[in-house]
Amino acid sequence: MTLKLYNSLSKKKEDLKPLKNKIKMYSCGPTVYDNPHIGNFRSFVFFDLLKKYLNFLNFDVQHVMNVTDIDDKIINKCCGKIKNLELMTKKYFESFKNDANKLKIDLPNQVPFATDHIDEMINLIEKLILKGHAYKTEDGSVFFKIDSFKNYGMLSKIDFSQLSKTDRIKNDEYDKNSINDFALWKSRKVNDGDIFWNSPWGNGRPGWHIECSAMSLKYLGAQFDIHCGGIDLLFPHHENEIAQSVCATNKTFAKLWVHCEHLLINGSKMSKSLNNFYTLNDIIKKGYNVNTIRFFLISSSYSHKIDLNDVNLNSSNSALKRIQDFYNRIFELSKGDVEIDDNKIMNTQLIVDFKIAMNDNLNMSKALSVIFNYIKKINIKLDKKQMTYKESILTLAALNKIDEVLGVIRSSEIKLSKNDKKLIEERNLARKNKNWDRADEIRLFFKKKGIDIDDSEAGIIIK
RNA sequence: GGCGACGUACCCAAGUGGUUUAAGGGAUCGGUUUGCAAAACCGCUAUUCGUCAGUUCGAAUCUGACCGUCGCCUCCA
Repeated sequence: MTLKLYNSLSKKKEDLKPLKNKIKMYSCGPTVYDNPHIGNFRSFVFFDLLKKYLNFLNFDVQHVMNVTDIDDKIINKCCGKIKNLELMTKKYFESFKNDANKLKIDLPNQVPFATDHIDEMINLIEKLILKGHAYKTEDGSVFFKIDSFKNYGMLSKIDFSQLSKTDRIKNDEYDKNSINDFALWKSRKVNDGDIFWNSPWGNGRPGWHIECSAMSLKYLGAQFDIHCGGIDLLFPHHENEIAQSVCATNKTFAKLWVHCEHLLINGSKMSKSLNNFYTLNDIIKKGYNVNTIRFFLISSSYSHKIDLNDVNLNSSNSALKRIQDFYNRIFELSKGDVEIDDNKIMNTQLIVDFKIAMNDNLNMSKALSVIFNYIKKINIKLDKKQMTYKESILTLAALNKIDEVLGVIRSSEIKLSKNDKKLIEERNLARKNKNWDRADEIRLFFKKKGIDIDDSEAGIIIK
């Protein structure tokens, strides 16, 4: 049984068959011109989920994600000063890493920056010119000639053959032969200030699309297994990547194209330009914890839009709490001991069913229903006190295994001070002596600090 | 205008021809349990899947029309 993923190229679910012994995966990363918003993170969390699930299936994964640190917005924002650019892009990359870390995203194996790969891009552009796929214009820019690639449009399914013949439009900034030709190299403009690099075509800077072709080629080779990104990048970015890479290498480039849908807010796409965005910290400030936010982002299919609002976040919060409460119950019974035989864990019904669900294009709704059905079944067993210690340690191990993919169940441990521990001891004693007033008083004391104490059959649960 | 996605209970959402008189979660209300809570458990909440028509022995699932929501076609995760 293999993992099936929806391939935007074929518009079908396809079996993932690795080209080599490890899976090579590329995803389009952040443009570091500002703090990323939570919509950006939907994609990044999804890439992380996919990678973690591949690891769960025991695949060795090489994941590469680019960082765009040169584009129009960046140049504008740093007023054409390379010194500002370096400071600014570094700052926002740090901000990205911080938020990624909070959301339990593991950084990819390689996170290359565009400006560190200007040479690779220039080489690639030269190759494209040599092969007749690109041309230089009078001002020293270079464009990709989409007419030269007969499969242009294969991903977005747009037919350009008609369009490109008729129009010959002059862009106000750059010259190009056909309206759909796109820039590989942009000649230096006044506003660019001292942000430019030397090239065979004069001073300038790379276009956006070429960086992904150059960096994926460098780190993953001409062919790799999975290319993922946000749905909004499908056209023109990914279409252009295909054109550049295929024309330069004559290889098929990425085999599977996986696109993550948008995060909506009040029914429309969250984006910087619409000014309807929230950062991770904005949501945290509203009182949601990061596990809830990650759970919200992954708990429905990556290929469908999700709407960020309080109703949905609260619903995610409660659902996750149900899983965590169950986890705590099992943790208490098993005393935190974990079955170590991986084979045995992978053969538990819970894991087997989870895998079946996830193998279907990461069907998270199905996977969660597996988990919730299991929780109900075992809760009944626990209520009847029919759950043995041995079963509990295997269950705990299976839950941990699932959480290696989901990354939402285990929250950071609550640190108790010496005094806290003393109070809990006192409360236990009070309860023994049926001093309910004192017991409730102490529980309320903790409640005010944001710590809940539950009295379960196996002992108290602190959460 | 072109291309595409979607419309399932109060909300989110799976299911894409028969084992579904529609999974799972959230919310509400009622009950069991508990010193009280929390958690858990039980019960209630869609004869119906945007509307209409058609194909079929049989449709939420296929076809057509219509209505509605959203995205891409310019930077975007």
